[in-house]
Amino acid sequence: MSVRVRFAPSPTGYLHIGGLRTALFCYLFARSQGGTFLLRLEDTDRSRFVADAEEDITTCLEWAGLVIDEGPHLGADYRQSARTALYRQYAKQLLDVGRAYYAFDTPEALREMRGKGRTYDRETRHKMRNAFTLPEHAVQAWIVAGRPHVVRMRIPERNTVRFTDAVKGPVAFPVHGLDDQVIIKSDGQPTYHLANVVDDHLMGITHVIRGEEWLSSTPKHILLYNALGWEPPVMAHLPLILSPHGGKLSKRSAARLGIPVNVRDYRQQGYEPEALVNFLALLGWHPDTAQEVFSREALEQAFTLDRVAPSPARFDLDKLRWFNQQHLRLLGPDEVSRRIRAQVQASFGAVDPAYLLRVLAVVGARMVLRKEIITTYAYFFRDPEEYEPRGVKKRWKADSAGLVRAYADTLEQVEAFDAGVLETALRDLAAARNVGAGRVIHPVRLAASGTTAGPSLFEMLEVLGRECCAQRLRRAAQVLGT
RNA sequence: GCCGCGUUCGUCUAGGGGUCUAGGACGCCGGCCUUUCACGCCGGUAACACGGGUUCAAAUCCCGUACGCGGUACCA
Repeated sequence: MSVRVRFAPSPTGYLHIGGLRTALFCYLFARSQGGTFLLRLEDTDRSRFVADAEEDITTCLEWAGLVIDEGPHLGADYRQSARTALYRQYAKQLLDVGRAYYAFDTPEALREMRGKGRTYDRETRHKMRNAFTLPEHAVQAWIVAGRPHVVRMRIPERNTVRFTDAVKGPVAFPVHGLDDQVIIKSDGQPTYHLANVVDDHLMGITHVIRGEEWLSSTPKHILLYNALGWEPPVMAHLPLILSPHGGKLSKRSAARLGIPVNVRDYRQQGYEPEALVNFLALLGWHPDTAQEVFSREALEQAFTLDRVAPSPARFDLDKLRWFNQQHLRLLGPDEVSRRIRAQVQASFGAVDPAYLLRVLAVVGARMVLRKEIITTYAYFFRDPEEYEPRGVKKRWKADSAGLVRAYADTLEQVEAFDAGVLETALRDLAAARNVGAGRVIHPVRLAASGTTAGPSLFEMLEVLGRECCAQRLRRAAQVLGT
C-alpha cells in the first residue's frame, strides 16, 4: 500500500514553527517512501477560526519547499467544516452499535461535576443527563424538540489500549483513565477526535505523524477505529520543541529571547528556507552518519522515522544561524543575489546586478543572514554616514589624514584598479613614509567603509572603484582631520 | 491529584550489554593564518539525573525516586 501522510493544522492562527516541524517530518517521511503528502484543515472550532490562517499555512509550506500533493487549495475536499454530514453519519453508526450515546448536560452541570474532580467516565455517566439515565422516549423527544445535546463516545468498561508508536515504541493506556469524549458538539460539528479518525480512514492515511501533545488522546482514537471496524494507521508522535530554557515555546517567552514563533517571521527576517528546514530536521532527528548540512532533497532521501528521538528538544537560535550561514554558501552568489536583489533595491535604489555579484563574492563567506548586505555592508551601496567612534579612537592617528590623502592621490593615478596593484601601492606608500603598512591600512578601511571590520581591504577597494574610493578617502581625511 | 511520555557535554545529538579513558555538531576558550573582522585549520572546556537490582561485565536491561514535558474541554 502506498504511503499517505497528512499534515492537519487547525487554522486558528499563523503557522507556528512547531507546526512547520511537524509538517516537515510528515513531508520527509512521505517523500522518503515515495508516498503522498496531503494538507487537511481541521477547522471544526468555529470560535477560534482565523480567516487568513489557511493562506498563511499554504504560503509558508510552499516557502519552505514542502510540496503539497493534495489539499484544499488544490481543489480537494479537505476542509473539515465542509464535511460535517460525513462525521454525523459515522457518529450515527457509533450510536447504532452502542459505542456512543446522547448527552444533554448543561455547561454548568459539567463544571460542577469537574469541580468535584470527576471526569465523565463510566461511573459518572450514570449520574448525568444522558441516554443512560433518561428513558429512551425522553431522549428522542428532547432531540426532536431541538434541545441542545452532544454525542459522546462510550469508553468500554475495562481494557488497556496498547499500540506501538513508531517513535515512542510500545505504549499502554488503561482505559479507565479515559473520559467519554464528546464526538459531536452541540453545534453539530465533530470534535477533533471523531473528525481526524474519520478523515484519516477515508483519506487512506497510512501514517499519522503529529506532535506529542496528541499521544494521550490516541487511545480514544484507537477505540474509535475499532468501534467503526477500521484498521488504525501507524501512529508516530514527535517530541515537542521547547524554548531554550526548557518551557513551552510560547509567543511571549520566544519573543523575549528574540526567537520568532511564526514561520512568516523567519521569512520576513530573511532566514533561508533551506536553513530552517535543515535546522528543524535535525531537531529531533539524526541520520546514521555524521552529516549535518543537508539539502531538502538529501533529507528526503535520508529520513527515517526510527531515527526520530523520543525526547523533546530545545530551540537553539545560534545553531539556526550557523545553518543559515552554511546554506548561504551552498546557495552560491547567483542565487543569493537573486534572493536579495529586491531588498537591496528597496534600500539603495537601482543596483547593477553585476556589482551586487561582486559585492557578494567579497563578502559571501562572512555573511550569516542575507540582510547583512543592506545593514553591515551598506557601505558598498552608499557612502558611510559616520565613522565608528571606537575605530576612530583606536586607528585614526595624527598622521592618518596625511597618509589617507596621499593614498587617495595614488588611487587616482594607479594604472589598473585591482586588489594586487592597490596593495603594492599601499605598501610602497607606507615604506616611503617610513611607517608600518597597518598605519595606512586601518585608516583607509575606516575612511572607505566607516568601520574597522570587513573583507580584505584591497578587494573591498577594488569593488568600490576608483572614484568612490578617492572621494571617500578625501572626505574622511577632511571630516576626521589633522 | 491522576494518566502517559521522557532524562548522555550549556544546546542538538551518536551510542542500545564488553570496541566508551563516551564520538560528532553548535556555542564558548586558546592557537595558527591575517597588520581588520570573518572564513579555514589545529587544540581545549564540558555529559551518561539519582538509588537499587540483573550480569563475569551496564550509558546501554529491570525496578524505584527525582526532575522535565504532555494530557486530563462541547480547543485543536
